[in-house]
Amino acid sequence: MQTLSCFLLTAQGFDSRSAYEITLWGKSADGRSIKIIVNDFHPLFFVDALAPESATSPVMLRKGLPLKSLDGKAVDCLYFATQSQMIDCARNLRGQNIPLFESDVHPTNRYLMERNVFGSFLVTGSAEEAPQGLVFRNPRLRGSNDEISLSVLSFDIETDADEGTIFCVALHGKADSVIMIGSGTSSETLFYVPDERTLLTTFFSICQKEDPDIIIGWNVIDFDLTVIQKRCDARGVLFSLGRDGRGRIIPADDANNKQTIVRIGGRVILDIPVILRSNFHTFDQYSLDFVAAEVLGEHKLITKTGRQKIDEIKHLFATDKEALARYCLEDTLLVSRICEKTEIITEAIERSKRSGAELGRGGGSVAAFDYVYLPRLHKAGYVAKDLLDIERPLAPLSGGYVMESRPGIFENVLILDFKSLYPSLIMTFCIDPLGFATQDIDPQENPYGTIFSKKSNVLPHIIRELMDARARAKAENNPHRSQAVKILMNSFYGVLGSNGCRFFSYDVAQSITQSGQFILKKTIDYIQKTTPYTILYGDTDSLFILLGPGHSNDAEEIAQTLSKTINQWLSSELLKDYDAESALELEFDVHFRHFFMPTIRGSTQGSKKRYCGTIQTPLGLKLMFKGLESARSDWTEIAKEFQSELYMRIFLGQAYEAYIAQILAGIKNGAYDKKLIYKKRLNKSIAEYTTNIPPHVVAASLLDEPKYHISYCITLDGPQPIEKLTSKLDYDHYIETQIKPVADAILERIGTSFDQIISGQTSLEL
DNA sequence: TAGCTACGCCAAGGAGG
DNA sequence: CTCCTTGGCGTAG
Repeated sequence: MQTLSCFLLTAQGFDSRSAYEITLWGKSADGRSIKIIVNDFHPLFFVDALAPESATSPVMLRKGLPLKSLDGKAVDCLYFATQSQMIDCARNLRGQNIPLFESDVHPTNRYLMERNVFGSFLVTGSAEEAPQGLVFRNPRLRGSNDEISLSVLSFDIETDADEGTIFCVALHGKADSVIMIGSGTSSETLFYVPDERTLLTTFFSICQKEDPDIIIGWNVIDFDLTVIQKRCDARGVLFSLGRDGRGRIIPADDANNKQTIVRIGGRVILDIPVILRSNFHTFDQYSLDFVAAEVLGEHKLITKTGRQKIDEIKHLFATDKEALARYCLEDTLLVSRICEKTEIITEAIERSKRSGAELGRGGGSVAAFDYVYLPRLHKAGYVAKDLLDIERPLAPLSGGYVMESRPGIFENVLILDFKSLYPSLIMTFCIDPLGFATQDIDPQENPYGTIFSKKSNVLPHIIRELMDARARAKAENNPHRSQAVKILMNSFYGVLGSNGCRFFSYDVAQSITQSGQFILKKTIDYIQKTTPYTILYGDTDSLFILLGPGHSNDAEEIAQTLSKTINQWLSSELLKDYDAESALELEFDVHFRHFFMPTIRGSTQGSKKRYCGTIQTPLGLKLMFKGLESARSDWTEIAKEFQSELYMRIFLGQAYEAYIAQILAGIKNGAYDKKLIYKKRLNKSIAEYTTNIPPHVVAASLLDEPKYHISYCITLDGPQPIEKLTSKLDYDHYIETQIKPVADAILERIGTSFDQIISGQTSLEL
């Protein structure tokens, strides 16, 4: 076994906050120079080694050099459980005991190092799965991951926005409590304290007593914690929220840190709206009141916003402190209940375990890919190319195939789709970065024409394991684990097509999508040739099959038979043409009792990615909208309500003329004013809109404080934000742009139009 | 604190009549 | 004024 001697040359991204990456340069025993990158994107620090010659080598990956761990054992990869281990290793490798980075260690890590506790890190995988060299330090995390349970504390504050003073803090952990400034009778859960200083110290002492692993709230980082830090500074109170009795919140600034930096040792802070979003729980708005209404059907006790809300809080503080306490506690409880109902924390923990990312860190698909891929790659005896040396995309990558649709209103339409299409293509055709670099070892061709090694590959194995893990999770009734695995699997394609990933390759990414296009087109062709059914539409991995009237009862049976036949046929075709073992699985997805495919507006051509159908449920027919106005957050409530009702009436053959007239009358007489609100995001600052100024930006620019989620109305004086609505609403605008297009899309299919019906109405009235 | 492409619609704004 | 291109957003998969 070769040994590796290294010397430290440079540390990159190593600043006062954290070590993101340390680069070591060294020499292997056979005299070649070698670069080692250490990074802490994951709870485990890992080392990846690369011989620099390979940067110019035509082979993407090369045989790795054996490495030695701290205890001298030869390993394929070095894993450090702590930053201090990593630094020790660097010293060791260098052969000199120099004081290194002592003052630059992230406070969280320092705490962990000192105590050997990993309160803020979740160790990934079960003990059995743990990569070699991994040390479990936290008793709570030792053993199987199933045993992990973390205590949660939810909290919320109320302040006087003008002075900044904190009036009260509510906490919900093992017990509820509210701390208020002012006099009164303290009870078990309500504490009156004389001043803000005492309020802060009481808050910290309750937190320390509760000793939560996770602290949650709504905008808890940018609002509550930031305010608390400010008031601590103002009052000379130590911000002692961490397990080390310390902590600091550093607000975002434009120059260095775009995001607020949270340094609270030994605890994880989860901002629930952020966690919901990053785990694909989508809402039109992420205000506590809106999400609570959607998830729980409950509302905040004070639903006022802006100036009015501040005034109400100040008024309550002056006149009815207990009411303010109830309001504050209710917000805290709402957050707790949302977490319970959505089981978002369990979900986040499952994701964290799968992706290797610290709990609460969003995104990170590339890091997650490295996390699952690199150890396997090293075990196979290879090291990865340096990110700096990856190829650049030569041309735009192609995506999925989207079929021309056939517009119209239909009965009994089936959707069949390929289950996890891209992962199953990766398995079927052995698509893999390593397999591409070693394609001569038992070559496997694919429909795109590229060749991958059938024997020397990594990703297909990883996917197979994840598919098994997902099946097990489902069998064990663990939807969150199943979801976490699915998200991870589905992120692989995107990562391989991203040049932010060291495994990016144009051909590897194209192999996946082009094979997908091939399979979908081939299947469409097969169905058209061998069955009496028409295919109305298809998108990437799905097929819309028209059965027609008289099939409302046997639709699902037809779907099952059809997918079974197609799966068998595909298996034999792929074996025959590509010598590939098919992992593809077409399955029944939905049976639409009624189905509507619109045309592109102002054209007779069928639309793509926009349709509507009804599904028979035990509770009756349910409408489902995809891509259409009702599925979009930037259309008004009235347009969506109108669309649902009108489409349902037309599906069921009911009269709709009077309904249309009723809606128009309602709009004109002001009955629907509350439903005429547009909502849109601004994706950049107002000043950056230069080439044209869209209505939502006009509205946003009328506000004193910039807002990036704007609610506005169109008035006779143009767009106005709802906070500053002064002019009369432009009802004609709403009828023309929200009602008419929605109506015409479907009315044209039944040989009429919005204008025709309107003129019919007026002539009747006359 | 680096997943991807494909698609439709509205409104703004410029070109041309 | 109409016709056309483009910017911007949100969405399907």
